[in-house]
Amino acid sequence: MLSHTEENHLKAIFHLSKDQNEGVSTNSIAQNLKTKAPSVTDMLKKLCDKNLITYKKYQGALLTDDGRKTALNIIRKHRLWEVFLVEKLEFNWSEVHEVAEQLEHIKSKKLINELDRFLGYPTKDPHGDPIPNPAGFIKHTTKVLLSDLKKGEKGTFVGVKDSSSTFLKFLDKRKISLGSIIEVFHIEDFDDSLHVSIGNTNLTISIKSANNIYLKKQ
Amino acid sequence: MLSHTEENHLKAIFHLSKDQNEGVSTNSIAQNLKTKAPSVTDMLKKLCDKNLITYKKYQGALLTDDGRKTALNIIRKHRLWEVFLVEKLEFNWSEVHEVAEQLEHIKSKKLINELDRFLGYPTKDPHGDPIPNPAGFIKHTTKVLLSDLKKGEKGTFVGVKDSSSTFLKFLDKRKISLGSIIEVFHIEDFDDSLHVSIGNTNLTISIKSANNIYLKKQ
DNA sequence: CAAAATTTTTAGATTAATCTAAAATTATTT
DNA sequence: AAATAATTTTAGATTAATCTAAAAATTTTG
Repeated sequence: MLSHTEENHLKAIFHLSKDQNEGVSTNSIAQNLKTKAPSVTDMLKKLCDKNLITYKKYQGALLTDDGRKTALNIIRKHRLWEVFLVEKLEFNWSEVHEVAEQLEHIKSKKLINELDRFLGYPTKDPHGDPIPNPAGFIKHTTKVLLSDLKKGEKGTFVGVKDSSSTFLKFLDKRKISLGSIIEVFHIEDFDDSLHVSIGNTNLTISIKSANNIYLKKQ
Repeated sequence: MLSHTEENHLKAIFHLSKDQNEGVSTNSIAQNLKTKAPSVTDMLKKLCDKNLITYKKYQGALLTDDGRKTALNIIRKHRLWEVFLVEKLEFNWSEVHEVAEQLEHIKSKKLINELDRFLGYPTKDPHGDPIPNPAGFIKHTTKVLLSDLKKGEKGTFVGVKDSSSTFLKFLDKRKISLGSIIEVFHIEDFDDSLHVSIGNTNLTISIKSANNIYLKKQ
């Protein structure tokens, strides 16, 4: 049985090792978890003893198969709870994280499998991130620019490249908010502008704007 | 912000002080929480410092108004989660406790108020115990014998007086299980037997059996 | 490639929650 | 009411998670 702290370290290592090939550094974990390097070093030793990571002094940490599976199980729980909070409890996209951070540590296989069923076996959380299945299999998703989408494709709005306040106001006026699902139904030949649908409304977005909008592809 | 352990002690003191007027003894708390007396003594000092209980050496503990309110808030959370588990996640009456013990410690006012709304503001948990309101007000319920009910009254089956296996088999055959809601719709003059409904089925229960069945009254 | 900078680890403390064993207090029983 | 029993507290250790300061190792840089 793992402690909350151990689980949090595994999750941090999982997230940090996605973008790179080497071992995950002590400092990056400390930063991620808002703790200090010596605390992380202690924990890495412990997780290594439990065969959840491989770790050699000064060389960072990597998940073992066991550790990866454990991390994905925690992420599964986190994301299912996020779906619950948004879809059933009317939480706002930005409020879910803190609560899901607590709920993800509840220990009960039955609880999470029943929750999954209750929610209709969702495949993505409200941020567009994929939900691992009970065996720890996860679909890979990549962040793309809206301008990279082809006709008929869709994605979840997850961020902007240029976060100038002018652009944020532009998004606000068009009711484009984090979590919005944007589908391209036509691309104008003349100026490359995109005709997209967001919820029930259709609108046209210039190629310049589309170049600023990050999506998670389905 | 209270720790899980502190919250569990407050809850134990609340439950143990219901049946008595004096301070709650160290040993009874230890027994309730499956811990040892010295651990409880330490915690009582801490809770006293925080003005959640009154405590004098060798004289047991009693909740302050603040402590009582805190305890009732934890109980509110526990019972709402139990309703969720049984009604939405198809948990069985006997499986909910362990998970609710974990869920009750999740910290988020919004979470619990939204959960309350989502569940339709239930007033009782699956065991028939009342759910405190957000202000910490709780309806008092008492355990009565089925034979004490008058025509038209109902209650939740919570236990038996004589737990002989013959009687348990009797209950089993009639599909009377913990949490069943039993309503008396007629009492036979001749032999005092009770005509009751349980779910969709009606049946007749002798006065002798009714004398063995404990209910929580609505 | 050696000096400087950065990162990581070790050493040593601290706080919270727990325990056992022993001492202190209260309660019970002749 | 004195002796015995039971309960409660104190004293002192232990484990887990954390920190700061200092030492060690690695990386970067002139």
